[in-house]
Amino acid sequence: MREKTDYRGTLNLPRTDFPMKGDLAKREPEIQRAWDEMDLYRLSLERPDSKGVYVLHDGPPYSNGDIHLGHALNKILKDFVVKYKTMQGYIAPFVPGWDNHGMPIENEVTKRAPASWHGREQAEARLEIRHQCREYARRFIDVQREQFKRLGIRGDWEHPYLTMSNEYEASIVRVFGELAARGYIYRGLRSIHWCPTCVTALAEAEIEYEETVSPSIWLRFPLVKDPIGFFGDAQKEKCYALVWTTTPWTIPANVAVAFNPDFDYVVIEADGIRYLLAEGLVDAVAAHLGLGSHQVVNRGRGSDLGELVFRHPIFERESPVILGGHVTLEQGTGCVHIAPGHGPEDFELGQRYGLWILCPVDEFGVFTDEAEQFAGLDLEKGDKAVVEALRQAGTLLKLEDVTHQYPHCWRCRREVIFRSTEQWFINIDHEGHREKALASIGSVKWYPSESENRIRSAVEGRPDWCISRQRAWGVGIPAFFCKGCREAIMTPETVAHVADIVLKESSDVWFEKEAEDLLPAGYSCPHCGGREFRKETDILDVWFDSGSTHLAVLETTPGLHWPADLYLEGTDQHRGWFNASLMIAIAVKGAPPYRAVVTNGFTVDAQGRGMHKSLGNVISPFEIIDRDGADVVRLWVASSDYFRDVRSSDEILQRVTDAYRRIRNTFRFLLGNLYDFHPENDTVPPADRLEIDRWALSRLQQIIGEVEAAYEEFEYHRIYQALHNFCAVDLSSFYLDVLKDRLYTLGAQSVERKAAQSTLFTLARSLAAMLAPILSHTADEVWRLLPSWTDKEASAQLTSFPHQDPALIDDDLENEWRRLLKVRDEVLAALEAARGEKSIGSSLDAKVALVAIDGALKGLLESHLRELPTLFIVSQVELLSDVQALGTNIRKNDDLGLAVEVRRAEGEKCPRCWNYRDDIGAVPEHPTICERCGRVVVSIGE
RNA sequence: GGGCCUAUAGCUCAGUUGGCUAGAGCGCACGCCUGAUAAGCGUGAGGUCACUGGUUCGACUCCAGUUAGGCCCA
Repeated sequence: MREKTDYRGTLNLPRTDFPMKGDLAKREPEIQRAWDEMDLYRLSLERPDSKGVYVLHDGPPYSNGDIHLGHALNKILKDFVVKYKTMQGYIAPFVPGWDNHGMPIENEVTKRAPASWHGREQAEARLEIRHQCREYARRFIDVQREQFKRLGIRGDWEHPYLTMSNEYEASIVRVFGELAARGYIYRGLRSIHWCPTCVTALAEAEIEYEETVSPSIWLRFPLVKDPIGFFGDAQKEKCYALVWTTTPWTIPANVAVAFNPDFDYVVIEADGIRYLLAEGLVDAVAAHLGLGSHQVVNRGRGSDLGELVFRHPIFERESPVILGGHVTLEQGTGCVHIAPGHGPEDFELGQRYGLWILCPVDEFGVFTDEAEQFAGLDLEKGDKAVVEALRQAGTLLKLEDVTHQYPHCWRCRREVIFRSTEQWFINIDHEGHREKALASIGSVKWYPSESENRIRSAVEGRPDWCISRQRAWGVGIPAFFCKGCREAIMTPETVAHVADIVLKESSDVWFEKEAEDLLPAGYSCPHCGGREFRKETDILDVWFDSGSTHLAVLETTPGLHWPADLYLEGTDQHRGWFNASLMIAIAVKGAPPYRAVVTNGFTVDAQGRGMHKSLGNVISPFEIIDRDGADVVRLWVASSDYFRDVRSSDEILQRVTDAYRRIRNTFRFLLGNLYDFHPENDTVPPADRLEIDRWALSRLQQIIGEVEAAYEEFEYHRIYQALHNFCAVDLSSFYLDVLKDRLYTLGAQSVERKAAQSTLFTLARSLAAMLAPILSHTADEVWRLLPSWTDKEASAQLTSFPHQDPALIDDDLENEWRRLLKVRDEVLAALEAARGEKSIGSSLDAKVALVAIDGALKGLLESHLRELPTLFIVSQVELLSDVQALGTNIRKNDDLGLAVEVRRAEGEKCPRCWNYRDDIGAVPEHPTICERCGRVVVSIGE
């Protein structure tokens, strides 16, 4: 026991400052500080002999709230790409951005605003809202910037692009002007949610559905034309279509009746009156209206009834039949009252049929003159007046109350309506624009490949782009209206003038100044020569803002270029950013703004369900950072096949943490055995190393090849699998385990030990480099502790990506060792059996006797006889020629042609190297240890 | 309701053109070591390849449908 401790000091045991526990929550911020101090981002751009510039263009997150796991996933993936490209020799800048304008921020601000802001539009309030929105956005840029930096994302955080900056806002105006000049912009009608109380348009997100009691009316439309004789021989005066609605006030706007082309319709007769309705609803409707006994007179397909024409139930005008798939049998009669001015589906159908888009309700919810006798009534009074008019016209069959879900304004809680209003649009089919866009999609590389289908169908199916919003927080549409001739004015000259002013003073100027102050001095209307103008008050859709990033950022920021080499965003952006950017790029540049597009799936829980507050399954990235560290979040990203949805849960993160520890401990072992290695003096040429060292180098080359290929294809989970497997299987459980004897017990300066260290050094350096884009913090922690050499980079991220060295690949050797490893598996199994029988504990207690029945195997074992004991980590190996020479307790593998017997090792256990040897005491000065150890200890003394 | 996509061991992932008892690592259980030690090594147990039907000599792999889930649209 005493000798044992004595000789322990003569061993070369591992030493390192690299702790087993990462303690990342504490250590990572220190590493990040070091990155800041060395200005790692700038250094990463200094590539004197670069392969060129690689631009990953950041899609701007919205500057509102803390980042969530999805943001983390996306930005980390981008970071992998950028860091890898840098290490491949590209100049890979990363300019992060934020999307600042838009409704969510405006809502946050106005939610807490004084009541005077609500209600009728006030220019004063608008400006104040905008100022507060700006402040709000600024605050969250700072919040999110720190959060992204804490994840270890490398980029130009001091100079991000912001869609609310003067430069950017001016760019938006210019892009808009460009599209206008090219004839893409037009004004048209559109049906939108409208709050008559707040006098404003509402977005879908501003609508809340609440229970309301509404009048429910059943009415009949008199027949006017029946060219197919569907109603039979009855007099027209006694023929009607049956209709049901809960919004009587929309009846004055009625211009048609819709049937579903796929339903069966019938004409029934009750009390001498004939009614047309959907067959499937006859019983329910007849009972509800108390029609009494009735007979079916005729039956037909909805698609055959398109030529019928009815009369408006109040006014003297026709209301033809049109066909629409949105007609259902859930309620009503299957004959649907159509008012294109007051409903999006009605509007769409109306447009398709070229109907009159009648909207006889003004912005305050009051009937206009177009509503004839109802003019001047508000909608509540209008409801009653319409019902009364129907009653007098003899077209009302029943009036009752109905309780249903109806949309309400999120601010005033009052009921909202649909109104058709004038909006600005981008014509997607202008001069074959859509076809050009579709054609260009094929020239882009899409990852995964299915992604191309999604963008294609998104572009194929998209309607014209409605770009106007009736809100405060955004860039004003730079259009003027002549007060004289009412024409819209938007010439290159006026737009450029506005852009210049915006550049100086921000887009607030649009709301601060009068129209005349925003136009060139002395401007007169090109149509009528008028001198008085009104400015447009609508702002631009924020998708227009973000769809312009490629122009506003890539073309203007020094060091970037157009188009981007890569966009990388969530799959929802096929209809969002990818789409908007493509539309603008095709219009302005005639080509797509990206050469390649990668999409990531969404973060979901263990069951694959989306993460929602209401489900209580949301995982915060900070929770993981504070508990496990950013590198664990990053490793989680790398471990996932992110082209699909990405799962996250406590168990999943626990597994990732386990994997992280395995990788970390592998590094710890490597570093621990390099404390006395000086690469420039000590490196042993591969040819002079042991065969197993060359095997390890060859394996490393294969891994480098795999890893590089996976990086190229953005398939990081393959990297994770390959490297983790390599650390666990090839290294930890085999190569490193086998190496311990050589590293610890041989002379510190011996060639064999230096050969091992040379290999460990290469492994550590290569692994740190390969992992630097992913485990950025840990890789640098390793990098710092790696023995120094001339020109050693300050960070692993600044080193070149490892090259696969063909000279180090040795397929024959790997094949041989594949077989040797199979033999090893057999031996280990036999050792385990012996252990179970308590005949050995440590494998060094054993001597292994082998018989190779297979001739080739026998030759292989004979040629490696000297290495076999270290390979198996046993004290002795004996190769016998006949199975008869073995005992009865043997393990046989017929496939391999091998028999194994485990015996007690012969000789005495050397207290220094723990091998059993028969040469204990051969070195007289050290009588208790083996000869090999004795010589080493003697040489230390010299 | 429509488009695109997903479903292989507890977890993360592999499974070439359909072809031998479906693989890996991790985790788990059991054991060993105590010179990588809140580490390391070994052995082992885990799968009706979501479900149903079809094509085929043969299907995790092809076809149809169902279920569950994701994104987008209506």
